[in-house]
Amino acid sequence: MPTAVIWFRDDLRLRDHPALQAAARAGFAPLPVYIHAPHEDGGWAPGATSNAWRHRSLAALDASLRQRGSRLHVFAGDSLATLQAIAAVTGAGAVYWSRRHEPAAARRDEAVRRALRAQRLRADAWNASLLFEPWQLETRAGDPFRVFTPFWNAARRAWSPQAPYPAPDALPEFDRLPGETALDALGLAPDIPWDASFWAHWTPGEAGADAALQAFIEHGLHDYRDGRDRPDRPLTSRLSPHLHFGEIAPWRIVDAVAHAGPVEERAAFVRELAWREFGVHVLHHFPQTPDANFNPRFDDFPWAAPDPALLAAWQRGRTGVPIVDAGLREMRATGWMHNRVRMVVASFLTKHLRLHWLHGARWFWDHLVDADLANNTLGWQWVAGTGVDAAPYFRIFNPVLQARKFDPAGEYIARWVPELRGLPAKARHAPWEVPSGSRPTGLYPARPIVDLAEGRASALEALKRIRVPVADPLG
DNA sequence: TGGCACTTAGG
DNA sequence: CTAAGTGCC
Repeated sequence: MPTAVIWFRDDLRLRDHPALQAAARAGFAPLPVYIHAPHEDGGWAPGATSNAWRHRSLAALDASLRQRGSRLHVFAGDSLATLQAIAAVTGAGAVYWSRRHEPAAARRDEAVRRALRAQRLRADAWNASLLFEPWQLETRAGDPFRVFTPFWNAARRAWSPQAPYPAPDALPEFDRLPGETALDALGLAPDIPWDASFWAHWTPGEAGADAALQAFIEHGLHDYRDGRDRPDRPLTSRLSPHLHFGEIAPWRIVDAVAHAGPVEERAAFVRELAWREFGVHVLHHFPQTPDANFNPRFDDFPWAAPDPALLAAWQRGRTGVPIVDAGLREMRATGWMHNRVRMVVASFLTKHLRLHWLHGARWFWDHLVDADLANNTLGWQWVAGTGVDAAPYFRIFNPVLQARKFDPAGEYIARWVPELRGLPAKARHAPWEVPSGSRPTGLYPARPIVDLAEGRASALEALKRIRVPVADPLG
């Protein structure tokens, strides 16, 4: 039986795996391979938190392969050279993989495909991560979408998610290959166990993804529309890291929720999946956006000179604004932050502190288990106002109002900012506003590092400097 | 997927 | 005085 190398990357599962399925259909014996090559990810090599998850997810994939008689063959080095060496040693006739859409990875994949085909190997890639490939939807004018709602409308018109399909029962075994290394030797897992607190919250791997999906359907979906905005309540799906690493296919998620819960609730959830698709669409069509403003008008925006003390206060959750600090501390403790709070902390960084959104994007990149170039870029540019789907006004979140609205009892704040636990619930949103007797004592900042009204005003003032002057009709 | 100033209704 | 609605950035 001829061999097909299955080149695993961000598709760490065995069900719903089109490359694996294609190999079986064509009569190939699949050889599962992982190549550690972060130097091929351009300026956005995965951060330490992402690596910690990947280590466990790869271990889960390997265990799952072993249950079926196979295992994961692990390498480190240049992807193309490694694949060529594997093909030469095994006499493989094909290399199959799942597409990636990050610009550097997509370019690398294309170079790999050409080189392999030039030596008469079959080299093919499939969609394993999306409901719609980024080139599949376009405006009536044939352009990429720049606004979410029309994108979502087009997606609904074209809606035809595929059905889930099972993993193969048994897989063939291969001998150890020259150059193979151990998963533990890749250095993905932290040397110092700073991630120890993460794993009470997460189970990386295909089984963990399935458990998260079932838990969401049981506990979160029924109240998703309003509940998803509440960081104090566990109603979000928490599927983002599983989706990022391809531990579950989006079409399997769509299938699972299709008949669960009230129709309005599941529609709201599928809409959130579509935001993820929109992020990939935008990244594919505007590949500069991880590093540059989508809207070039903001290239002249007067960002504040990065003050290391202010940036560090934001990073460590010591800004003195409770909802902001809670979010950044949640991320450091669990590798994840509630989406509503992501918007609030991002707005605070880019508007009140007026620091460039890339400072925040980089910090998220290194500290989120679901760090994803498409979603991270979309989210930061959206909040900063530099990106797609821009509002006709300059959106500045008021972190106190956001906290009162979405964490009304201050439970989320109390969970992550223990200095404020002794305060009455109402005082936790803005402790500097309450009588001094009920203010936090000890180490928590007495006041925010920037006055909220002044921060807002300075952001609006900065915006005026890049506003195109309106032509005076009277000359 | 916002906030704020201003207005009006109603306690 | 608060809640809710409106117009505007």
